[in-house]
Amino acid sequence: MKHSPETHSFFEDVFEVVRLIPKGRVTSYGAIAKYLGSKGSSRMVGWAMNAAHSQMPPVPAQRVVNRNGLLTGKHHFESPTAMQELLEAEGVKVVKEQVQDFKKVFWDPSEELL
DNA sequence: TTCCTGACTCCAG
DNA sequence: CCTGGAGCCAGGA
Repeated sequence: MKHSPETHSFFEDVFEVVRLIPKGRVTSYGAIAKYLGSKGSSRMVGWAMNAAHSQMPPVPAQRVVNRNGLLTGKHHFESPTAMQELLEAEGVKVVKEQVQDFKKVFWDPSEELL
């Protein structure tokens, strides 16, 4: 980032929204991107998650999955099972990288966060 | 500087 | 049902 001060805000906003996800709930990259006004930038949300691990306070990146409730980002955690274990510890059931009852635990910032 | 990649999603065929 | 292409944009080579 050479001349984009707004980029910093985008990443910061992503972290902030992710930290607002209630325990036991999950959301999607696209939902966050949409809430932040960059509808087509769902990939950037995932990109931001790459830096999430070093953020303070910690960012619960395990609560962000893709639009199908699939744990596509699990390989970016310390271990391949870390993401699933973290979610299950919060009450979210996961079977084979797929969040169960995804529709019920889904948390949309555009609707819930006003 | 250009080119390529990626924790995504939508739409067409 | 499955596959491919386009849009998106920050960073590294």
